[in-house]
Amino acid sequence: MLSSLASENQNPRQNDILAALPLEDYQRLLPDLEFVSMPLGWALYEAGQKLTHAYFPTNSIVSLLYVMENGSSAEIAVTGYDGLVGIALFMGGNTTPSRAVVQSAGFGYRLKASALKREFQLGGKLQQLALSFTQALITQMAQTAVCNRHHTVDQQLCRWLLLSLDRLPTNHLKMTQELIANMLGVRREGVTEAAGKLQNEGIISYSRGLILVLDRPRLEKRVCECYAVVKKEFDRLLPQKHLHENTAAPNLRDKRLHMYLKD
Amino acid sequence: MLSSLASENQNPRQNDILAALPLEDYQRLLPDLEFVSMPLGWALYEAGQKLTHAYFPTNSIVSLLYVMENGSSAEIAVTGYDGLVGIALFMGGNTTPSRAVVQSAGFGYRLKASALKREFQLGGKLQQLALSFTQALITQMAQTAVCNRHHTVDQQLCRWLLLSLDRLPTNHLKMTQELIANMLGVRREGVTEAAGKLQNEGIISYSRGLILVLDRPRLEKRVCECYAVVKKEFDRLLPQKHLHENTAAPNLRDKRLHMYLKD
DNA sequence: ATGCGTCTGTTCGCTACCGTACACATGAAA
DNA sequence: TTTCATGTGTACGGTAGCGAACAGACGCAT
Repeated sequence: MLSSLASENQNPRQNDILAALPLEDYQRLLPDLEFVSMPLGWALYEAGQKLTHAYFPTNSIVSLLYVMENGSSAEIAVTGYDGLVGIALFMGGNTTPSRAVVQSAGFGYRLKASALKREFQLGGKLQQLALSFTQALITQMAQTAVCNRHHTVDQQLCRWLLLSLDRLPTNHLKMTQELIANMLGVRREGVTEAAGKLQNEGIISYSRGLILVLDRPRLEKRVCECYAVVKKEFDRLLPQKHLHENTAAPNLRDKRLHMYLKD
Repeated sequence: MLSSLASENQNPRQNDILAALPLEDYQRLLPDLEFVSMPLGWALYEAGQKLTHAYFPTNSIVSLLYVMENGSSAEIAVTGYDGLVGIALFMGGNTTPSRAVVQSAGFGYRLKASALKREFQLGGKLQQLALSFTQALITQMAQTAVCNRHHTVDQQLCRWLLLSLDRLPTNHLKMTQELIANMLGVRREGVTEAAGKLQNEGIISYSRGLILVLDRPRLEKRVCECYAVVKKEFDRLLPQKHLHENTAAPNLRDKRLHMYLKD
């Protein structure tokens, strides 16, 4: 069972960054790419800890989050098949003050720090992709800061659900309200209340750590502008992800066509 | 008067990035560096607008801020002599969804987009500096997001004052409460109240757009952890700024020696 | 099936911040 | 000197979210 799961997921080009590489560059990296299982809750790296690998998720989702001295936390960005985890490696710092935690279990590939740096230094397509992705990530962080300041928990929950959904092949999330609360940096009760409203309106269905999104368009109507800003910027900066459609999971591609803007 | 002001400020190496360049790289850029006055409120670029130049502030401060659909805004990062404005140029996007506004008037140098990109592509010191600076900026944004979520206006005001102070040669800021409120994304009255407390305790002195910081150590005792995290990360990622101390304004250098951590 | 841990729902007072409104102070311009 | 724009102080009800406490609901394990 696990082996079939693993084998059907064993294609590095399910990750957009890897998928957008020219064949030559891709094949140069291939020997260094290591398939890894990414279980829920696994910390790819801790705050201040030196990074050993960069991770390229395929069907998993990774949250970048800050944990404060008093224990409260907040997610600052989220990455999935559309990006990579470990930008500090090529940005020059080797560490960051944030943690990276698997938010949705799945698989991915990882690359040793040295291999990533080597390829980045060549100044080719990987460099360009990595930098573009980083800029998109910056937009996401900035928008998170603004969203934290000005928007309600209700709106932020919608944003969070949509951002997660965009990185999954299905319409269900395995995620307790407690965990969502940690991500959003709010109380668990606040999430319960916000999720309750969505449930009452038939937009989602919630049950013990499993969220089913029943009506995505209505979710998109409720979300604040932050979602669209981030989404647009990712699409603008990383259009390359469409280049190798044949090699990537089709169910992930479909999702891109979905209308996501208000009115 | 203006001419004397201008001439005493006309040294590109007052900017840390430019100061840290090897002589050869620096001289290659020099012909393309244009001295510019940066008056209060000037928008270096608007959201979504294509960047024409990168700016290297010397004694001015620039805020990166988001303006939302409903007009409310929030600062996501601040840059001065320690960095540059226009990272989207070398990150590959050419535009960002944020605005860059001069928060404290002064001077700086600017470089045409093409010249910056050319130098960046060489993969030399400028590339390394630009990327390190960008990572420090990312830390600042992330910390802003967290601070917006978890900390009080009082604490955020302290953080904001210290971050600004670090980028100025003096202990006074020319800045109305209204403007600070826009940066922090809170009401003007909230700033009045927070500033009033600081004033009552003799930490600052406030008068019609002019803030005098009388007791910086006490300010540092009141600030949340966010300030130290950002400061440490800038110092860690950009130690190069000390390399050319001889060529930079000494009053700016002194400030670095100031203790800035709690207890 | 019974018990127990995990997850979700609900309540209650509390506080920081909001929106609004207005009064006062300051300094520059007429 | 008076006027006026700009900046600052204060007050008041309203509310979103907090902290704490607890009740029920589900599903797994014994």
